[in-house]
Amino acid sequence: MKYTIKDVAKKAGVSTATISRALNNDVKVKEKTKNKILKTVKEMDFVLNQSAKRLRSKITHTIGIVVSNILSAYDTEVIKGIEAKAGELNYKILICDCNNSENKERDEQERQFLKLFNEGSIDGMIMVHPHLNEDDYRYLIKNKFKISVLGRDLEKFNIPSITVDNVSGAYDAVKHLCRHGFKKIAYIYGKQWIDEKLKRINGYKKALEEFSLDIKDEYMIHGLFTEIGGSNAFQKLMNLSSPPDAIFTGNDEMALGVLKTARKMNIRIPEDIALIGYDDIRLCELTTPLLSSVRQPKDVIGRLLSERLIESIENKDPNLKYSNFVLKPELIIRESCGCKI
Amino acid sequence: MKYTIKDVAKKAGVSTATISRALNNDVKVKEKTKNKILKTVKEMDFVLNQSAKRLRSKITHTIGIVVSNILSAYDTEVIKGIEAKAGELNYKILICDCNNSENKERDEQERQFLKLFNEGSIDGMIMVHPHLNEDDYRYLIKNKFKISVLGRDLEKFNIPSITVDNVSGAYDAVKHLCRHGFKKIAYIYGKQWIDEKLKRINGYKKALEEFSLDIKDEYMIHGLFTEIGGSNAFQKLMNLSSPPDAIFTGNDEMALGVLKTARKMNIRIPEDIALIGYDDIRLCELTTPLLSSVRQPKDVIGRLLSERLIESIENKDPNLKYSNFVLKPELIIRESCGCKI
DNA sequence: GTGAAAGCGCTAACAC
DNA sequence: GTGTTAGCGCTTTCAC
Repeated sequence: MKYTIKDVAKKAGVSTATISRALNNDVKVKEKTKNKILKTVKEMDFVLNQSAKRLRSKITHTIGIVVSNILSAYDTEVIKGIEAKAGELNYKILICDCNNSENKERDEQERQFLKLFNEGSIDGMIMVHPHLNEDDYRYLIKNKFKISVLGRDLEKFNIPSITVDNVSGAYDAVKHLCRHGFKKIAYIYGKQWIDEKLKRINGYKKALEEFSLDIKDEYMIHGLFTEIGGSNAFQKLMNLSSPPDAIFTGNDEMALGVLKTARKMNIRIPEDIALIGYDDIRLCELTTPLLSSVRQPKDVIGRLLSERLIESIENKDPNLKYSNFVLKPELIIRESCGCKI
Repeated sequence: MKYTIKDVAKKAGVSTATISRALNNDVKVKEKTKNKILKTVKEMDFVLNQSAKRLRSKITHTIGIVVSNILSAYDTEVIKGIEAKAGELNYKILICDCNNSENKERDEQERQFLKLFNEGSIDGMIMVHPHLNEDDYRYLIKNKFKISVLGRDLEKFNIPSITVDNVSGAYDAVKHLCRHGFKKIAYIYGKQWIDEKLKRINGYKKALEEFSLDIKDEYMIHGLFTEIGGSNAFQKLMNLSSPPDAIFTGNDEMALGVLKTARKMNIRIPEDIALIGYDDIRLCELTTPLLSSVRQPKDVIGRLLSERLIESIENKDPNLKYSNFVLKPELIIRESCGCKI
């Protein structure tokens, strides 16, 4: 910040406009002039001031990311993918952490983060499993605020979104447990956007039906998407008159809760009860037993979220349509389901 | 961004300066005027434009955080602490991820991130275990670039820094193993800034001396700070003519490598060999046996890093001195050391 | 292909 | 306490 563009202009013997053009790779600068400028810039160790650039051009080259909780491995891995792609496309990242808040408080926080648009701090925002409602999306569209979203199909709003095929994710996991011969398979599900929650439940039911197993309400149990949530739900399941012989959980954090609590209760996994989680966070490879899980391609998801958001930010065609991309999850078999141990 | 401060001034019937004063909680605005302004602002749903504010005031209210790798649980937990405190103090966070790069590439990346200062994008930067050298620190000081640092004592540069007492961390862990009666205690250490590495080695030696145990070079072995690093080092140790009966590792990932490899080799932990890790990441509670470890107060560290950096950013007194804070680690006893099993 | 000049939206110095 | 005004450092017309 020692020098301004004026200083460089004076030293290089050209106008500030030409400096600006040269540094922004504007075509209409003679090669010779450009070289001279770049040389001077290097000598002076000059860098364009971003605040001035932002004010003048109305472009921040920054995108926000709203996540539930940075401490969750899932969010972190998605962020990593977002950051990698955004970096390649020359955008910076502003992380907006909702601190695992719930209900009204969470809604409030998400809306608070949308203020970043009004104050001109970001060009766009990536929302990971947002809690916003349809009015919020309409508000965003009306104001031309660009977002891309993970975990909800927003095709009808013409917002780029990504979902992972939850029917097949749940189906694959439960089918695998059925093949092991388990007859009493429980599903601990988390609070999800209703469409996606139903899809997973459908996948679960579909697998059970295929193997002619009864679908029992008592085996479908709700819990928070956290270790504690998994732990509490597990204890409820074990108090049933006929506890399950296998458990499928809505995410890996819940599965970790099951794992810990089972150990405390001297229940062996997978010998006494088999277990499959969801997401395939890195921790699955580090626990004892190793955790089988339905892998979500978090890195790819993150990259796509960046790519599609930035595309929509930079796009000039107002008629461009944005669809929902559906990615396939993949069952990763390790030890906790009873294989390989 | 629909309205500017001018629009609000016109509507409220005051000057732009007064609007600015009111919105920035400047004292010299009459209560009545202020209320009128706030009412108008609310009606118009007006927010100050940050780019203009930044350009004019030269303050961004943003701090950068340089970490080795967001995916590591250690970095994530520190970031969370930083973010929490920064949020309270009204600062935003820009994450700079070095992607686990090493050597020259890492140095290059850190210096690249320092460009954020030149382009006026940040007010300060937090560096978690940086690789910068003394010239870099002098450069930062010369340009009045504010940083706070974790993992190196930079008191002599008058830079706020935090270290965790590595002598006592290593000492406590090894003493605990000595008390168990182990006689052949190995230390698998990682690549660390030289001062801190020596401190841990000193802690290790001190404990051994206290229990009149020989210090053998063959029991002090180097490995990467990863699972593989731990695994490789462990295998080397087991090939010694007299393998150790207890192992202390430089971080938990290494301890996990030991745990996994021991299992493959049919060596029982802690029955055959005791084990203590370092950092106390979440993983320690998810392995079998549970991993004893030296806890670093990562949340507190993060909060202190924010607090001290922002203090130095906002401080006006050029003579203020910044010392190094030393935090105490705490030995967390679980199962892998031979207790409670 | 380059220059002159206006102005992005705000803050801060100064005047009253 | 409040208003007037200059100007932060850049990009972007509009000339030429």
